[in-house]
Amino acid sequence: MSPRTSHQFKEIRESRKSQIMDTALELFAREGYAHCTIAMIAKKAGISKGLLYNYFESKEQLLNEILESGLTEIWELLDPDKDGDLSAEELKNFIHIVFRLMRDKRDYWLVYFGLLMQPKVMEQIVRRPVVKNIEAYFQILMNYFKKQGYENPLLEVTMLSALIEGLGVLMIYTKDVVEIPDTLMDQFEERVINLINNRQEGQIFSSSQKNEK
Amino acid sequence: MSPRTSHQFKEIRESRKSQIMDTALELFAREGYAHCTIAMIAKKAGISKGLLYNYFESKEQLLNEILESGLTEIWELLDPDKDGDLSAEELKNFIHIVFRLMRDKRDYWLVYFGLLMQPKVMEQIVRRPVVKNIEAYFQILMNYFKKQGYENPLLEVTMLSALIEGLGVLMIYTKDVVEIPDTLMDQFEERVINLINNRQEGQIFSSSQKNEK
Amino acid sequence: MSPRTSHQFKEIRESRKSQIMDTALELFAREGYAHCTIAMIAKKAGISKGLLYNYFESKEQLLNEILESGLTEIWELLDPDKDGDLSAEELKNFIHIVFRLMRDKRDYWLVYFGLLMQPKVMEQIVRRPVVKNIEAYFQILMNYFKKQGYENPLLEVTMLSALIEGLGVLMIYTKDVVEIPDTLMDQFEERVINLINNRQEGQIFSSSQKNEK
Amino acid sequence: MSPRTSHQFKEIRESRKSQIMDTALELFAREGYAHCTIAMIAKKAGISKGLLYNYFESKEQLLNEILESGLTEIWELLDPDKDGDLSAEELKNFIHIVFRLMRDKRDYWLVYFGLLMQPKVMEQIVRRPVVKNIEAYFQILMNYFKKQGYENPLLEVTMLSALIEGLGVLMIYTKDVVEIPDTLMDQFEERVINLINNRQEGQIFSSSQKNEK
DNA sequence: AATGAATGAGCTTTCATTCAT
DNA sequence: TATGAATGAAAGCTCATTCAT
Repeated sequence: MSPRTSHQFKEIRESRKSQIMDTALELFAREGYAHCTIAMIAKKAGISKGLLYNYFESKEQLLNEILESGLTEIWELLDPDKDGDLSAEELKNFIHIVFRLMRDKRDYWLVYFGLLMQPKVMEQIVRRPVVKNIEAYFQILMNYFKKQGYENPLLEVTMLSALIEGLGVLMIYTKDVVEIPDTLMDQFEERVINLINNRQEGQIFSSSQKNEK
Repeated sequence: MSPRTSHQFKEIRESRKSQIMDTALELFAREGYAHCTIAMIAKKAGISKGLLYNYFESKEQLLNEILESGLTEIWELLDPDKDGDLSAEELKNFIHIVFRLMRDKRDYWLVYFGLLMQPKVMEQIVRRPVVKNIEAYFQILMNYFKKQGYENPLLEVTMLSALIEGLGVLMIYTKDVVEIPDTLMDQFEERVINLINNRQEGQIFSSSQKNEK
Repeated sequence: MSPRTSHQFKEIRESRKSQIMDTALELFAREGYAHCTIAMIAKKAGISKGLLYNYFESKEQLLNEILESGLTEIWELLDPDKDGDLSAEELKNFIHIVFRLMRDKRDYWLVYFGLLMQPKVMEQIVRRPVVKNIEAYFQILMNYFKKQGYENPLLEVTMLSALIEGLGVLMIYTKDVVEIPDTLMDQFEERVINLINNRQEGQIFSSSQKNEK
Repeated sequence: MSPRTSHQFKEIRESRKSQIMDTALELFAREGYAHCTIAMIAKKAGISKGLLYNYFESKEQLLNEILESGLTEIWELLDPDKDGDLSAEELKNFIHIVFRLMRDKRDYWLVYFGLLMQPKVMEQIVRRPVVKNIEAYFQILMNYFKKQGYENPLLEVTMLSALIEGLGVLMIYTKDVVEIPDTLMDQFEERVINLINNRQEGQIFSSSQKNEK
């Protein structure tokens, strides 16, 4: 048997890593980070505890890589022209993607938000380079609203963020109480996009009211 | 010397209990629930570890009582006529209070939201009677929007909740990054109230735009 | 109100003490000594923990007094002429009393035997004066069998003791499996007494055999 | 270096497990179950506390496994043809083994009897499958005496059990007072066997008496 | 690369005992 | 005499991490 090339080795390593990270993410989401043990993760991933430490230097490092990888992945989807400028179309697309991600990567959000709330963890996350990008995006949104002539762009960005994250939180923490139906999510998304597209129609609490008159 | 009266004992117990709960809440918020040890709480509260167990049967029980007590306290402020009916004025007042609480009881929210994200913890919280009240409130809001002629009350309630909770989350998790200024909070609140009061004006992203044309 | 006489005080003290001891014995028997807490005992006795320490200087001391008091009480019933001599009648009476005690003071035996098996506890008990009496009684029994012309009195005493204690153990530890009926106990006692009274008939395993012939 | 084979691991586990159980049994016997700490056991076994929990999920579980293993081991020795039938020879052999075990496994008995007396522990033991076997044995003995024409087999079995267990108890709890000599044990055993073999001669308190007349 | 036995620091929890009142 | 809040030493147990194989 010819020895594997170093390239093959690297590939194997990478796929093992993802496998571990996926497993861990699922467990973190289901059981909570603190409640998960290395033994649980290793067992579910079908490897030994020792091997896990071959790939990640600590439980915390494993978490960090999961968070970073998730953020990067998301970021790549959201990444606009990087010209710092956002067209209406791009913003619409951005929102659409965010909503899709919220559904598809629910596990990830669950963990991400959960940890965001743990003060000590947050401090760590904040220092990561990817988070800088998020702050950049915040600026891009600010610019968008400024260019559209909004008087108080910060307020607009805050509301948009709040709407989206608020929905995210609702989705996540009502999971055990009541499932938010997909149709409601779609309507929600539609409304948010309307709000941006068409300010006249876009009253947050009145989309269907005009019929009334 | 005669022993303390049972009244005195009760007073001691109650004040000690609150003292411990306050201390614990502060620490949970600052350090995260998982990261806090009983020793830390006891030390900060100036008592022995043993005494803590005289008042709470476990760390988890301590947490539960904190959550329950906070929810109850909040609930009392929010509680409307209980006639199941909500006037516009009451809704306005409700929102105002929610915004005030968000600022005044930030520690509480930090812990509460943080735990809401921990799956196992959430299951516990959901079963508590106080949470039933929250569900009741949800119905009251639904009724309100229905009576106002909204076509899709569930969507409206969801958006209102998302807006408020989203702001809450923003407030909390941006704490270490950037402080949301009080003026922004006020504007946010004003906007939300406008949205409800006056549907024509209440476009979420345009309150100040009409002047522009 | 006239102050109580010191005699009255002493009476009150004594009755309180017995009350605590009775309660503790019952609990020890039901829950096991190690598993019982001072708090449990005090609560069941309707007094405060502090007061218990007013009467007994430690949990261990409480146990010791219970054991000692039980042994003394039993001993008084068994106490023969003290002339070191035992008539057949006295031995018969002795056995009868032992059997009665086994039923009436089951709680006590349960605790007593249970503790006898705990090495460290045993060491303590053995040093108590009452136990010396037991050893004395052993001698008296030895003498009895010697005088009756038995070749190996030690063996006889051992067998008698084993029979009685063995029944005691059976009674106690089969409690949760199967109750030994009173009639069986009576038959057992009758047999033991026969064994001593009438050596010809007293085959341990043959009371009903004569029909066989 | 290649990792250990699963066979090697199994061997390590098994030998470690017995090592811990042996150590614990000895300590339980010497110090009493309640008085023994995990730290003591681990130290005496030359391992860390943590490792102990790698093999036994709790102190109580460790105890249970010790008891179960002892009972099983004993049971294998006692197990007759399983035809539910007991010949005189088999019964004799049974008694012989019991007496030998009493001497050889004194530590075990000490712990076993000691715990039998602790109510809460007993409940646990009783539910174990091995104990069912003991009940089965009880039935076999009953059958034996019935077939031999005894009028009250239950009484006979009770007496036999009491004799044996009573001796066991005597052996154990007189350990600190006076050692029962081996010769006495032999005589005791001989007498019990005689009692069964030869009903005419087998008077419990008179084996050597007939010469006297 | 791969294993899981082994470690040990540190956690939650218990409870006999003390003590101010 | 009587209370129960308060203590603190010590227990059982957990688990991230290391390491010999």
